[in-house]
Amino acid sequence: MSILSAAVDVLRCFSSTRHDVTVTDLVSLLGMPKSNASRLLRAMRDEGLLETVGDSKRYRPSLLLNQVGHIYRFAASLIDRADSVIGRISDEVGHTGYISVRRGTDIVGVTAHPGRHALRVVTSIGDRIAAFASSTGRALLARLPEDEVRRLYAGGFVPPSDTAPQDLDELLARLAVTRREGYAESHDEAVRGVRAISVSVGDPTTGDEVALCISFPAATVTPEERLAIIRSLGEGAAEIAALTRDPLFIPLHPSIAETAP
Amino acid sequence: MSILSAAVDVLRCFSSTRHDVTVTDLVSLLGMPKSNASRLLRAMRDEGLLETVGDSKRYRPSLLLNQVGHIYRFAASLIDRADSVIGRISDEVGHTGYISVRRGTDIVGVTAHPGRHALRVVTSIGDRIAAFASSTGRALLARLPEDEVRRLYAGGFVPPSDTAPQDLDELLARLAVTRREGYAESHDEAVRGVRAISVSVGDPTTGDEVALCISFPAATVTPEERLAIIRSLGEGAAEIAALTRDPLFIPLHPSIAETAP
DNA sequence: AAAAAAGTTCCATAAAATGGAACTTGAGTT
DNA sequence: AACTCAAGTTCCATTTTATGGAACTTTTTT
Repeated sequence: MSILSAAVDVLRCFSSTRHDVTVTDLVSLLGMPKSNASRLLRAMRDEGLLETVGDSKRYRPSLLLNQVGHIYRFAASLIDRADSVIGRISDEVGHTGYISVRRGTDIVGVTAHPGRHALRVVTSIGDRIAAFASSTGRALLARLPEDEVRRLYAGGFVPPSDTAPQDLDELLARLAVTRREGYAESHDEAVRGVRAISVSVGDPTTGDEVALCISFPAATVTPEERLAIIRSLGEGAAEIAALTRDPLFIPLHPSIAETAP
Repeated sequence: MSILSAAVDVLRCFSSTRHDVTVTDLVSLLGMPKSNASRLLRAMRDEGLLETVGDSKRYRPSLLLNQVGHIYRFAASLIDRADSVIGRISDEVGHTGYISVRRGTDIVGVTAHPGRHALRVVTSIGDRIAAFASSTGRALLARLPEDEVRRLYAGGFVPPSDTAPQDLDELLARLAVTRREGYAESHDEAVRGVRAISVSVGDPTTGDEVALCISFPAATVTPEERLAIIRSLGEGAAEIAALTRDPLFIPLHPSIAETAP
C-alpha cells in the first residue's frame, strides 16, 4: 500500500466539522500506528499538502490544496456555468441556491449561494447526503435508465423521513414524475420545514452531471413564487443544456414552462 | 524521494491556464520518465486525487480536492490569516505591523509584530483608539456605505491633531480617497512623527473585518520604501480577500499596484 | 511534582518506486 | 485498409522508501 493512499485517507478525514487533525486523530480515525501518523503528517506538511495551525500540533489543508481545489470548477466547466446560473437565480428569488454532483448513491454540494432572506437555508459544501432522499439527488437519478437505478439501490435503503420515498417502487415512481415534469421537489426530507426544487443537466463531452437547486423555508413561499423558481431553474438548465448539447436533458413540461403574463 | 512529493509536483502543475494534464505534460513539465508519469497519474486517480475528463487521457483535480481545499477557508480564521500576512510583511520591511478590528467608532489592536529597527513604533494590544483618526480605522470605515458612516458620527467628533480629519466632510473625503486608492494613510495623528498605512479585508461567512497596518517613523522611510509597503499590504490583503470571497474588498488602484521594474 | 497523554525517533524488515526498453493503443495519412 | 508516428502502458531487476513495535521525549493534566 502506497503512502499516497494513506495521504488521501488523511485528506478524507477533513470535513465541515473537522477543520484540522492531530496525530491522535489519525490513530483513532484510521487505526494507523502513531509512528506512521506522525511521520505522514510531517511529510505532508513538508511537501505542502498541509500546514500547521500556528505552532501547534494541529494540521489543516494548505493554501496549495485550496488553489488546486479551486481549479476543479474551471476544469469541470459545467460546474462553473451551473454555478453562475444558480447564483443569478438565487439573487433573483432571494433563497439559497446550490449546485451538487452525484457520487454513486450520495450527493455532494459543490458551490452554494446563501439567500438574502432572514430565514434562510444553510448548506454545507462537501457534506454528503443520500441521493434518493433529496430533490437534487432525484433530479440526477432521473437521468439514469430505470434498471440502472434498480442496480444502484439493489441493497435497498432506509427512508430518513415520512415524506422521502419509502421504498424502491416509490422512488421509481417519483423519478418518473420528475422525468415528465422536468424538475424534482422535496419537502421535509433532509431538514424539517425545508422545501427544495432541483433540475439537472449534463455535459456529454466530459461526462459531468450537476443538479441546480433552490432551497427555501416551506412556510414563506407562495405558490406563485414556487412556480417562478421552477421556471427560472428550468430556463437556466435549458440554456446550459443547449450549450453542452446534453442529450439526456429533461425540459420542463410545457404546461409549467409557459411564460407568465 | 517519496511518491508524495511527485504527486505534489503534479498538483503544482495545475494553474488557471492549465486545468488538466496528460502523461506528456508531466514528462515535459517535470522531466519525469514516461513510465512514472503514466503510473503516477493512474495511482492519483485511483486514490481519488485526480479524475479523468470523460474517458480521455486527460486528468484534472478531483472533487475531493475541491472539498478539502474548501475547508482551508474555515480552518484558517480571518484573524489568523491576517496575522500571518502582516507578520511576513513586518519581517520584510522591518517596521511594526499589527492587525486591528473595529468596534463602533473605536479601533482595537488584536495582534502586533514589533519591527526590527532601532526607532520603532510600539503599539499596545487591546487599547482603543478613535477610528476616524487612524489609518486602520479609515481602512475599515471605507468598507461602509457613506450614510452608515454619517450615522456612526452623527454626534460629531473632536480631532486629536491638525492632520486628522477636522470634520465629517473631511472624513468622508478621505474615505473616498481610500476607496479609490485601496489603502488608508495617517501622519502625526495619534502619535507625532508616526506614519501608518492600512488596508482592510473581511470574511463574509463570519462577518469579521480586520485592518492590516504597517506603522513607522515618518523620517526614516523613503518614498520607494513607502510604495513597497503599500504594495505588500495590498497583495497580502488581496490574497485573503480571494480566499474569503470578500465582496467589499477594495483593491489597490492599478497605478499603485503595478509591479516595480 | 507526579502521572498521563501525546508526539517523536530508531531499527530491521517488508514493500513500493524507479527508469530503461519493449510493447500497445490511437489518431491522422496515404 | 494498411501505414506511420506520437502517446501511453507494462515489465523487470535494482534501489529506495515505508512499516510497525518499542523506547524515548515533550506536553498537558491532576
